[in-house]
Formats: sequence, C-alpha cells, structure tokens
Amino acid sequence: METLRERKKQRTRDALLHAALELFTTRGYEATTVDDVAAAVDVSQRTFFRYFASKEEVAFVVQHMTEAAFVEGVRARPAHEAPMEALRQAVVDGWDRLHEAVSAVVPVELYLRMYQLIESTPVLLAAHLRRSMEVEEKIARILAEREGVDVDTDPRPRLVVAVFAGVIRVTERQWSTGEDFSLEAIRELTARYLDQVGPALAGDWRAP
Amino acid sequence: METLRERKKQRTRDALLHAALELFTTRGYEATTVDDVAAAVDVSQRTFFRYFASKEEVAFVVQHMTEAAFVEGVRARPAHEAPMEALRQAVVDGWDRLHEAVSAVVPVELYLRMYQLIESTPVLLAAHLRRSMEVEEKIARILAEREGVDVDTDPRPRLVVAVFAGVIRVTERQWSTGEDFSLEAIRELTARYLDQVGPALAGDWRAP
DNA sequence: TTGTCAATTGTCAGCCACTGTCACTAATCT
DNA sequence: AGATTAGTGACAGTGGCTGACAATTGACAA
Repeated sequence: METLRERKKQRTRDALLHAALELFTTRGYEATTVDDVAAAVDVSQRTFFRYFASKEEVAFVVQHMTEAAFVEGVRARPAHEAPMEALRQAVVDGWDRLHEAVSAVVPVELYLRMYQLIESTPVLLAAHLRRSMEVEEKIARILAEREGVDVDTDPRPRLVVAVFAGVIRVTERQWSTGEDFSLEAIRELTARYLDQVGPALAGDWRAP
Repeated sequence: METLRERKKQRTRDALLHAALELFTTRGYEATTVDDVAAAVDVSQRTFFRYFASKEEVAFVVQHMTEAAFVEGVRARPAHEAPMEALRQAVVDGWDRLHEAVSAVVPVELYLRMYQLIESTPVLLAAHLRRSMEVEEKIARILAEREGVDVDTDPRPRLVVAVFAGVIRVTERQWSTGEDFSLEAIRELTARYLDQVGPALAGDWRAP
C-alpha cells in the first residue's frame, strides 16, 4: 500500500465488498439493491460500478479466490500422479490453504454463508456453474500439458475434468444443504463420493 | 384449438417465439431488445411479457422440449438396463424423436442455430447449465426409483447422473464448436466419448 | 508551498428488463 | 342484443448498468 490514494481506494473497495456480502447474506441477494450497498458505504452508485463491473461480481469475489487457489493447487501436483489422483489431492488438501487465504479477506463464516446463498439463489447458481466451466477448461489444459496430449484432439483431459467436476458439484450441494459446515465434513464427503464413483458407474445396484 | 380466442393467442405466441428466435440468431441475444421482438410482431412490450416470463424464457422454449423428451426417454427405458446403460440409450436414440418433436415447432436449422447461440452467449450458457442441473435432479430421482434406492441417503444416483451429464456437456460443446452439425455427428460423438470415460479415468495416458 | 496535472468521485441523463395498474376493445355467454 | 370476461395497450415506476461532464482531491515538481 504505497500512496494515500491507493490506500483510500483499497479501503473503499473493502468497505463495498463487506457491506455487499453482509447485506446479501442477511437480506438476500435480490432483495439488496446496489443503491443499498453504496449507501451503506456512503458513496454514489456510480462509484460502486467503478469498483465492481456488476452486482454479481461482488458476490463472487471470494469464490474467485478459491477458484484460483484450486487451479494453482492442481498445477503444483507432482508430475507422477495420474490425472484423477492429482485432482483429488488438489481438492482434498486444498481446503486448508483455502481456509487461510479466505480468512485473510473475510470471516470464514461469511464465506460459508455466501456459499450457501449462491447455491440457493437461482441467478447466482447459474453464474457459479458457468464460472466452474471456465475453471474446468483451465484445468483440462493443465492436465493435457502434464500428460503431453493435445486438448483439442484428445477428449480425455476434458472428460476427466468434467467427471471430476460433476462429483464435486454433487458433493458441494450435499454439503451446503446438510448440517455440518465444517472443513472436516466437506473433506470427508469429497473423499467418500470420489470413492463411490467407480461402484456407481460399474453398478448393479440391486445386488445384495 | 377450440375458440377463436385460443387460436389468436396461439398465433401471437408463435409469432413472438419465431420473431424472437429469428432476431436472436441473426443479431445476437443481447443486441436484441424485447421491444424489437414485440415490434416485429406488432404488439406492445407488455404483451410479450404476458406470454413469456422473461426474455430468457423465449430463448429456451425449444430446449425445454428437448429436456422433457430426454427425461421421458429415460423413464421409458426397460428396467433391466443398468443406470449408465439406460442413460446412454436414452440419449443415443433420443435424438431421432427429438428431431421430429422439434421440427413440428420450429425449423430444425433454427434450433441448431439457437443451440450454438446458447453455448456462445455467457448469460444463456449460465442459464442452460442451471436448467441442466434441474434435469439432472429429475433423472437422479428416476434412477433411484428404478433401482429401489433412496436419493437422499444413497449418493450413487446423483453421482452417476452428474458424471453422465459431464460427459454430455463436453460432447455438446465439442459438437457445437465443430463443423458437422448433423444428427449423425452428435450421435457418434456421444457414443465415442462415453466409451472413453473408462480409459480416461483409469488412465496412465502416457503409456504407449 | 503552491501551481499543475492526473486520478477519483458525484451528478445527471438515458437504456433495457421487468412489473403493477387501469381503461379499452373484442370475443364469449345468456 | 346486452352483460360478462379475456386480452391488450398505454403509462408510470424500479433496478441494473453506462456514458459524459464537471468538481474535488491527491501526487509531484518548481
């Protein structure tokens, strides 16, 4: 934080972010207007839009960090791990680093509430899914490079990532509608669900 | 079509739908205003919103039919098929029935253009993904019932569906960005990608 | 320190999606 | 034919978002 100007800007941005998340999670996303957020920080609506391109964008600021952390997590996996293994490890032990990174910006509890809000607000859920797709594309390219194949001719990178993402989405949803919002819960759920994929696919579920 | 009133309504709805799709696919979704659509049919903007809850809704009218058709397709699969097999069959031979159902409402070519527009327009893509999630939930419940398990305690139905949906999404995307928009192309691509899932997951891709 | 330049902000005007209200017209029913 | 009801247009208003311009405030050099 060099100059006074930069510090002021940072403060305004932080204030807007916090006011927005606080209002969103208490009143609801749709029920909160951009004017409300701006008023809470005592700046004009126009200023809000100079810091955030859209109302949606504020809602995803923290998510954005977690997405980036995951991508880096995958990139950092040792080369000898098979693709699926690398993804699994990146998620399972990515939660801790995530926890730290997030809590430096907002209270973790606020992040969790925001996550549930996203899952339960149709417009936000839609945006979340689209963002996830973009992340998937990045991951697919990373895997392709790791394994020395071409993303555009070999479908395997995108397929693995899509399958993995599907499982994660089911996991997230289960977690966000459950009762235990702890890190342990999500970690355990992730591991368990990933283990179930094989059996589920192979499945004759009716067997004893 | 009983009364004159009903016929008139149907005609207005059709006209709005066609005008909307035509404008969307030529000018682009965002570049088309609801006023444009209403003007093209010579009704007021207010009337447009009496037929469609939102601008988005018109864009998905045809998609909505295909989604419903797929759900019915799965429901109709013989009980002896394993879950994954049932899904695969429902998709692969669902395309033909789909083709007919769609062409009764709009030219197939318009449907294809609309599909590509959805894939390439961020807001529409987001909406599409959320809708797909709702379809996934329905399918998961159907599978659970077929196999006699409980969706809320056994994760397998949702997992299988999520994995399958992931593959289908990769397929759709590949198809929509490719050059061959024929039914044969999508059918072949679907079959091929589904076959690749096993190898991709198991994978040591670097093996000769 | 002060004057100049550049960055930040507020104000205002306007577009577009969407909603409520009310009066008017045209189809339907008796 | 007259009363009823459904469908429509006109209008006003809200909320997200953008462009333009002017006022303010910090940065930096003379």
